[in-house]
Amino acid sequence: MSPTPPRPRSGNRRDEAARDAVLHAADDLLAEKGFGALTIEAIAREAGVAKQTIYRWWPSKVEILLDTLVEDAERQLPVPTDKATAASIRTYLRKFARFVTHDAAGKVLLALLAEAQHDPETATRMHQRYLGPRRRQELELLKGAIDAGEIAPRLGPDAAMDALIGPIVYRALTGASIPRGFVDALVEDVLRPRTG
Amino acid sequence: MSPTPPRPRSGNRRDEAARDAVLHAADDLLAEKGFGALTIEAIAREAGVAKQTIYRWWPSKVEILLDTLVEDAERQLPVPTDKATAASIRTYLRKFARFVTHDAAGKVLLALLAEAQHDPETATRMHQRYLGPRRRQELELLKGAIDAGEIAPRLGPDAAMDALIGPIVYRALTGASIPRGFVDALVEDVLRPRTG
Amino acid sequence: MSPTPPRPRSGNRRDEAARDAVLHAADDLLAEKGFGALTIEAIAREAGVAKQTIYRWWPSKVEILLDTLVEDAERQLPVPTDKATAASIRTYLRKFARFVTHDAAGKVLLALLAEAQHDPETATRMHQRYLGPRRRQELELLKGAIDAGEIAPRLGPDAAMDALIGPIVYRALTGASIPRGFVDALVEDVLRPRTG
Amino acid sequence: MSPTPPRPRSGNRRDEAARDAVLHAADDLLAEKGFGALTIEAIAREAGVAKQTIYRWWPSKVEILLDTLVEDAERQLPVPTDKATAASIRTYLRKFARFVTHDAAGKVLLALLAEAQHDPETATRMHQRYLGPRRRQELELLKGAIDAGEIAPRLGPDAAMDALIGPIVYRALTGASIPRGFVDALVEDVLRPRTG
DNA sequence: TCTTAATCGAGACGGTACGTCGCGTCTTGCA
DNA sequence: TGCAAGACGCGACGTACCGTCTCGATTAAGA
Repeated sequence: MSPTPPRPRSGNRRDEAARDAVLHAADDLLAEKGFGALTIEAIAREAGVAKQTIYRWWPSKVEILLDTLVEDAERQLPVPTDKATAASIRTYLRKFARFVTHDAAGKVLLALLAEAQHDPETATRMHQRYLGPRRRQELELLKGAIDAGEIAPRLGPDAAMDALIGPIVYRALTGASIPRGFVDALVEDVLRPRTG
Repeated sequence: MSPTPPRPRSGNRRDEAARDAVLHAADDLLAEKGFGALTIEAIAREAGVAKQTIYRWWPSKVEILLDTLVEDAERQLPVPTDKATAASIRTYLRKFARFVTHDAAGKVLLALLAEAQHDPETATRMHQRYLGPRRRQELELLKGAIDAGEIAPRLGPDAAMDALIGPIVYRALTGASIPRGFVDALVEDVLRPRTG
Repeated sequence: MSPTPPRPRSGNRRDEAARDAVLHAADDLLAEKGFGALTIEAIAREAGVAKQTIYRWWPSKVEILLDTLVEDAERQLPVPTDKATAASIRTYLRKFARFVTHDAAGKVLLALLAEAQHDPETATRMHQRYLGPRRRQELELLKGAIDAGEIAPRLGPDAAMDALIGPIVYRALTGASIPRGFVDALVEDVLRPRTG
Repeated sequence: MSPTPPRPRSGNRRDEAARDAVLHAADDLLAEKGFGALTIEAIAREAGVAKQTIYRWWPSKVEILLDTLVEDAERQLPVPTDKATAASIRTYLRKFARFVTHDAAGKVLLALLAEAQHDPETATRMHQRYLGPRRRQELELLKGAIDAGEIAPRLGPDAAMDALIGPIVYRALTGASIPRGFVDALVEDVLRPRTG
């Protein structure tokens, strides 16, 4: 009765424990020692893993960080998909501000955004794996709210999104905190909500 | 690349020609090969200068870039100090957007902002030499305009400045262009000018 | 090189085809690419065999080479056991000279003699499986000829054997050819034959 | 009065202490741990030197060993050049036998002869830097003795030299000792001296 | 006939060494 | 004193093999 016993594993397969150890080691090193200490050798040492095991599965340390970022962001910072209200947007942005300033995974986002300035390949991958997909969901949300008459941004959806995300990210990049009311004022200014 | 023909030796005072050669080499390398190729050895090679000459005058390559950034920004992107009007703010932001997306010196700003995420020392120096002074001037401008009744931002001056600068920088960081009208809409939304 | 079409699996008993494939692959690699390319991974690749299959049956690549050497030497270079004459010794040495300079299997002998200088374990196994047994047969031959009054070496049998083999091997090791008459002169000088 | 003060050193020059440390480390490692432990990393570690310092001056570990061999052989095993007598040849060969069996530098010779079997480049360099020059001097010696009527080898000088050196080297290669009288008998057999 | 056990190809794993590059420090000789 | 030149100790890079291991498939022998 059990439909097609999955049997995905065959012969010699990937060691999931090693994968987790690498991702955690990368996260830990970034949080504790900073990006400068985030070398493949240090990750391998910290994870108790051979260097070759890392190179076998990840082409660069950027891809390791992208793995952790994508997983963490999906878990801790989902884009609301059901109710496209001004309130849900506000809540999402508040969570985003918290994520980017107080969460260890948020530091990964900033580090990758930074690395993308230094290396075009990183920029490309960053768009493919994080910025692109997330922005698509965010636009869905924004457009939904516009259609519902909840908000009436002066800017187009994409530009409006940057007008909201940009200030938050910029303050995080410059080490400034996000003051109480900052997000609310941004929403008020940029989205010009009709309700709540 | 360009194997600069040998400059005359200097004797016992600082060699200004060497200083210029280093700054230009750093700029050129960043523009042509990217931050990854911006090593002290490469700068020395490109500038036709001994490594020691660089270490004698700059503690790190970040400081070299800060030298070029401060000079270029002061020259090409001065903060208006005389007339604190909504229009002058708008003009300043338009120039800033152009600087950060189309000017080679703007790439230096982005690169330093990025490097500051990787290295706390860079973050500190960045504030001391660029972000801090510039922000002080920008606040002067904003406060002047508020006092003059030109604008009435919902946010405080510092937060408002980030709400204007942030979106521009964020779009530059993510490789997006600044669409026509973007800056104007930001000014309209965030500063709520009383006049055109 | 020749991507050997897949052999049929063997089941429960040792796969003789795999054994042959390994021995031939080792021989081929040594002849074509040199000892430097003679890695277990390369042998496995070339033979179309799993690495574990090699490690299951041979403790080291030296033992693989010893297998081929012992087989080849026994087939192509048997020590004459019936007639212990000066002439048969001369013939044996001529064949040995040819083996060691022009035969692919002779390269294996030189390679093993070389490897024995680098690794004591190889030296031990080399004596046990090749040098010892062969020398015993050679001494039989020499002693027989002495007893028959065919030859009257100034040196004892073992030393005399080295005085004959040594020059041949040394010229092979240093890449020198064996000139016509070289072996005959050696026999004349060292063994001082009474006949032939 | 001192004619042209040599002044060979200019600017930044080679560190002789590092050179010596590397040569000694290589020698020591070969003697104590064997060729298998003779890695560039181990030499650098043992010598307290950076790996790059080795690569800067030597293209391979073979060249390091050649440096030590050439120096040691010239010092400890000079080919007699003044008196080309049967006796001086005999003495030279006795010293050579001792060198190759009991001297640490002799192990270097064997190791290089071995490595030359594994790597053609080593073979070439070995001829250029050791085998060739030495053989030229040996031939000088032999020819002198022949012309003086001291010896009358059946073989030509080069072949005769191999008939003398070969057995000694071969016994060293196979771990056999050189028995008392071995060298004398070889000289007697191969060179057929006319005088004591 | 049906386990059972050994062998096979495949290849991931923790390691070590490779040869290269850039770091920041240093020393030398010239100007 | 500043400078070009460049050697030095250091440590990370990304690659190749090492020898061990585990997997599922294959096949002969014994229950």
